[in-house]
Amino acid sequence: MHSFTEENYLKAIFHLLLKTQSATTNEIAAATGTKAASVTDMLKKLAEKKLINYARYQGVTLTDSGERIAVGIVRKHRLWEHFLVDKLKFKWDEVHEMAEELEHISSTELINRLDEFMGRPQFDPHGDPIPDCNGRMNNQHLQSALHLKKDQTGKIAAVADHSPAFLQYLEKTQLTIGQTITVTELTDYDMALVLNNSQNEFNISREVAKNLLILV
Amino acid sequence: MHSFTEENYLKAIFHLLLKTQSATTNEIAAATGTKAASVTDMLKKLAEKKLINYARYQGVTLTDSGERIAVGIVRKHRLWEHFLVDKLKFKWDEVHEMAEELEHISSTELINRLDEFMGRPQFDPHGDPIPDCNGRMNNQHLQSALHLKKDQTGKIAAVADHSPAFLQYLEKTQLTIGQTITVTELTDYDMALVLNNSQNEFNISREVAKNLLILV
DNA sequence: TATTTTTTTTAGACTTGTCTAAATTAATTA
DNA sequence: TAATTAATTTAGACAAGTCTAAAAAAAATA
Repeated sequence: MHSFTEENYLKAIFHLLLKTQSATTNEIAAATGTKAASVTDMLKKLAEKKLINYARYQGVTLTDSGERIAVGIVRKHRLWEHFLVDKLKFKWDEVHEMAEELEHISSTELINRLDEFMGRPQFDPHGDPIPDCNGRMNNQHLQSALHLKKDQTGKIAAVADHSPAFLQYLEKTQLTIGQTITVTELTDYDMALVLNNSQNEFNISREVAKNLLILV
Repeated sequence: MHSFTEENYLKAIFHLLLKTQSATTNEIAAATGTKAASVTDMLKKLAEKKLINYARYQGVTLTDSGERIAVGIVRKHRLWEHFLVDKLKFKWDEVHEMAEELEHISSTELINRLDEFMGRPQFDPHGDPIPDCNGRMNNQHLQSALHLKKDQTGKIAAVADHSPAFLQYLEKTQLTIGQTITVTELTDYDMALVLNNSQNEFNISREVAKNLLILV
């Protein structure tokens, strides 16, 4: 249907659009690991196919069919990640690269069966929502732990940084998804946070707090 | 590591070499769905990389490293087929195309975990042996049902034709892998076979018999 | 063995996706 | 608003893999 490469561009644009109004050439180049000149070429092609809205120098948005494809890729990526962690017992910091390949397996029947096989999970191992077969997903309103106030309580629901280093840090300190935590202190000096769950106390930096997404 | 395309050529050569001494340019073209001229180009590249033994006009064989890669692809293909049938409940005539894509997912750790997840199966849904992680497989000596004599008994162990049409025919007539059958009659007129298992009688053509592989 | 047929290879071109370098447009700052 | 800087696009080239048409080699046949 669409090439591996086209799918990656659409996915990258989709993720960028979650943060900003329109995705720029340079942003897309950074996200796809290519150069701006290559991006311009591809944008023309995607616009030709009516998958993006593109006007020179103006950045891009996805058309409905472009977004449908992008969401389909995201669905596959997250379902495969869930499979790798839940069924094959990989750790959550090990699955990204594999899912980057698996998300391009074309069969939608396959992905629907995989979804059912796992009991239609709503979230992937990093807490990101998994779109259903119609592209709908459970978009919870999450906020960075950085913005929690003293004595506020919430549940760790997702992570904003998917790097193995960050995930391994959380794994080691036991700050994992699903934990309910309370802010017991905001350090005056560096504004680091002290968190508490029922069992332990965690002293986390602002950088770590920024990447912990909390359901209040 | 190696491109999708290179892997497909090596796999095609591997399968051809199971039937003949050396694989020819035209055979490879037919197997890969390309033209002879394209094959020649690729053979040069694979020879350059020491994955095949190639001399102009002489056909090719696989080097040890070429064979190792090919067997790895076959392993992946057959394990994914097993997964699709055993876990996701696809029918045996539905899985080939999906496995053609899945066999190129690069991670060997993934395939090893999948292997374990399924309990290290020895055969795929079509009865073909699955290489283990060292490339070794259970190569049973099978013979075509065409060569069975009257009153001879054996077990249907694999199929030589993987086309959906043939597989669906077998499914419908209940001539499935694992069945023990006996030849009760060889029709004089057209040499068609009459088979029997404990429950039913099957009247099969020579064409069908040719593609049923029997463990005597 | 000479000729014909088949197979394989070479030559040159095309497509997809990429790049660098240069040109253009937009944005920022003085 | 003019000048500078940053972002984007264009132009031209390259690599991988494919093709068609023509040439060369091998195999088959007379």
